[in-house]
Amino acid sequence: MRDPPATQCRRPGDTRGCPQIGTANQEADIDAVDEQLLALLQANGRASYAELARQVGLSAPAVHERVGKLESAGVITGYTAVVDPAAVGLGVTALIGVIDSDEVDDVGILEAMSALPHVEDCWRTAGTEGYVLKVRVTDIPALEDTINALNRIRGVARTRTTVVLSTKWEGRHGRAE
Amino acid sequence: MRDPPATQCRRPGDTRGCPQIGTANQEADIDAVDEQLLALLQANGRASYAELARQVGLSAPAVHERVGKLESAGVITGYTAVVDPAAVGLGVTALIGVIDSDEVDDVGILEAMSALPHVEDCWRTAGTEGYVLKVRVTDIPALEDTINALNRIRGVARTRTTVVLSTKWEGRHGRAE
DNA sequence: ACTGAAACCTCCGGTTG
DNA sequence: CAACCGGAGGTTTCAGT
Repeated sequence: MRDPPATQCRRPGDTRGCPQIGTANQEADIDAVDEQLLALLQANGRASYAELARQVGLSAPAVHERVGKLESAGVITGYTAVVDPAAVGLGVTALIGVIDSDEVDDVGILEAMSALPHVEDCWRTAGTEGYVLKVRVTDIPALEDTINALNRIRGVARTRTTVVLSTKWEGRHGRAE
Repeated sequence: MRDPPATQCRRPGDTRGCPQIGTANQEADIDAVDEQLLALLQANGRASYAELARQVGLSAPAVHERVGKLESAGVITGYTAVVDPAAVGLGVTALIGVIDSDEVDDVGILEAMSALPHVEDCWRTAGTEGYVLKVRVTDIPALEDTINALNRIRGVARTRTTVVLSTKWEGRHGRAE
């Protein structure tokens, strides 16, 4: 069968194992049909090529080829199931700003943060906080553990945690509901 | 005398005996195979049922049924293609804290924020900032437009914007390699 | 949860505009 | 070069056991 596009990274120079990073590609030529396909696949990542073909008015092979090109161009970096965090026992979400001290290498901090399994997102930011993380944990004690672990990282001066009371929406693409 | 296949009972000896009040799915019973399926589908949302069946050691119809139940139980809420934002012209990411003034209804603020198409995530937060948003826009002028639009919302007292310099990772699920 | 079968889809080659 | 066509092989999705 065909190789699954999401499981392996093809770009050199990325951090290990992370399927999606918006690093390199600035430009790709995407016409109206491609945009339509992207919107359809963002709304339903398991839509069959035949179904997509019906919606955009092309044949299934044509759609298959276009999607394949979007994948190999790095526009589509993978496909994922969206899982309700609460349903799998991750009831607490928090945003944590990490203030890094001046003279320590970023790579070490990044590797240490990456080793924490509950850090879902990691952004390098301008401003007082060098990094902002989104973490999801089972409960408040687990959040405390994560905060403690972050503060033990060499090069982390301080953290500032904002607990998420409720998620209004997440991962919305374009359309205003 | 076959056991009914449709309904799954919750664990009988559960320590917290309180059944939840009808709103959201707190917990579903998820066995080891289900967790495996969730991990596989988060890694590759387009994996075929046959492929999943091979990986978990079941038949394809069995996997199909299990995934269907995870979907209707609300554990899997959807599938989506992961698109590189830069490749579709969204080169600027920012986190915006929204400080709401005291005496205005939340619903109005939420609706107004929801109307802004570039607000991908919206979290209600504890702390000085009532909401934190993640926005993705084409460029800095577009970010300015979004900030201005947020500040025009009735009930928004102030905003605090943190520009994302680079995304280290996003949407990671569980595994820290 | 497995087997078997029919409908469907994927995906290859070749062909056209 | 992008898109269609045909068909072989794999997949989904029903039954029933």
